[in-house]
Amino acid sequence: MKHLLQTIKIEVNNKTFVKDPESSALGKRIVEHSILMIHELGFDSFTFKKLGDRIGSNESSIYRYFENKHKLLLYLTSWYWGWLEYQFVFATNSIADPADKLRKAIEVVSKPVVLDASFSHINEVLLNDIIVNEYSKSYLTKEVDTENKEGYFEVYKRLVLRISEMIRELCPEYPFPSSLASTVLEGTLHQYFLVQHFPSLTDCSDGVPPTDYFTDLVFNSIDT
Amino acid sequence: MKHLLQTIKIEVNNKTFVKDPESSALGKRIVEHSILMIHELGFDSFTFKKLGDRIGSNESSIYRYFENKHKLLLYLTSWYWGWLEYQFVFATNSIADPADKLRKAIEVVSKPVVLDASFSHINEVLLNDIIVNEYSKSYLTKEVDTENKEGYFEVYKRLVLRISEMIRELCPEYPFPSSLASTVLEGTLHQYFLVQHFPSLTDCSDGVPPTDYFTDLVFNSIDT
DNA sequence: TAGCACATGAAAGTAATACTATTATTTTTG
DNA sequence: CAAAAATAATAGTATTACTTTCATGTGCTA
Repeated sequence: MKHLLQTIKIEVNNKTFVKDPESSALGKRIVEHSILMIHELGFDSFTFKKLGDRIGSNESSIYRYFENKHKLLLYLTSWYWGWLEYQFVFATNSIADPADKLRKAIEVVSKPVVLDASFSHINEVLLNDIIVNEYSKSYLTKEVDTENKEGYFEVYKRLVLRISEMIRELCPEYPFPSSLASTVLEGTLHQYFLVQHFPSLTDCSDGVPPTDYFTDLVFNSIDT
Repeated sequence: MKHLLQTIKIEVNNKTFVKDPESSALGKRIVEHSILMIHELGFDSFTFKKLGDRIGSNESSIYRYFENKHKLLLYLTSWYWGWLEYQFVFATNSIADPADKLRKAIEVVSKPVVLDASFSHINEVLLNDIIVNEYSKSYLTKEVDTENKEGYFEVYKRLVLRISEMIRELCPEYPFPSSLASTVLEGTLHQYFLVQHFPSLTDCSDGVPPTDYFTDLVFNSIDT
């Protein structure tokens, strides 16, 4: 698996960047430290100026890679969903039984993230935490419809679609496959958020991942 | 019902405001037009300066009611959840059968919002749209734990708790009542958002409210 | 009805943000 | 080694999110 992944590059919509950050050492440093800093400061307090100071580089140099911090967030989130989709396809592709396949799919998207050594400048655990705490901000904007047309949310949508198709395959008469699939993906982020900040609103915890809850939810919904 | 409601004032945590906007005509104008403007511009582009211009009042006067626009959002969202809780209790209180009660509860929180004439300066339909599009921004912040301790999310948490208790009553052995309750409340907002901006990710639509989906989801989950 | 409190308005000021533009310097590469 | 490309340094702009000070108006109350 490691060998396979080492040659993989996660494709990100090239409208998210001015210059591909994967194409230079500075670009990779920008991505690497933006993840660390957004995780530390939160997206709202994170600025290109602070990032420049931290990596010993100039603010204006960062603008040559990303138009603004919103686009950087779109880049990071697209990368994350692309990375997760890869795990998803890899893990589910060879499973023939539709129920097992769906079960594995739910597991992949809802289990805790672990570090992937294949991408040394990206800390997937922290990036996941950014997704949990900041992802909605990438689409809860007045520009969401334009940006959607420009393809910034393609990977995420494709993931929801993949899950909904698995549901459909297993139970063609279930009337809400898309809603259920979007609930699993979005709900997973929300449940992780609740574990961190509103533990009384969830039954998940450090020991009980959302996987248990969503597996139960999905299979009870379609077993009728 | 109108007579009953006319004497009702929705209680909002008084830390959200410096001076109670319900206490003066200017305060009410601020609330009324902030809802209209946040709906038009989105929360991110909304500023106290613009609001001041719009209501023919000075920016500094608005600051005498709300510390900043984040606190104003906390005020508006708390008002909304308080208002919804009132409908919730009113509608479910007299129902004896636990299944009917839960069914009604899901309906109240997930059906489309209609104007309530009891609060003339508040447009509940637009406020609901603000909740759908902006609510997460009120808690996806670095200050969430402090603000949670200060009680800014009490009403929302109580609503989730009320739903989870109804689930528990109907099915004490169901292992995820809190997660399911939070899924219904948060998921409803998300499904409405998807209908507006990502229709391919949901089976809900203008004709099919999230109520249908969540009723099915909840009752299938606990009927085991 | 004078006067005082209090609400609101007007205006100016500050620090930070989110950029843009220009020019200088360093690094890469053909 | 020279040219091109990348990066750094510096300065500048408009906007935001406030804060401060002072002026004005309005309504109660003694």
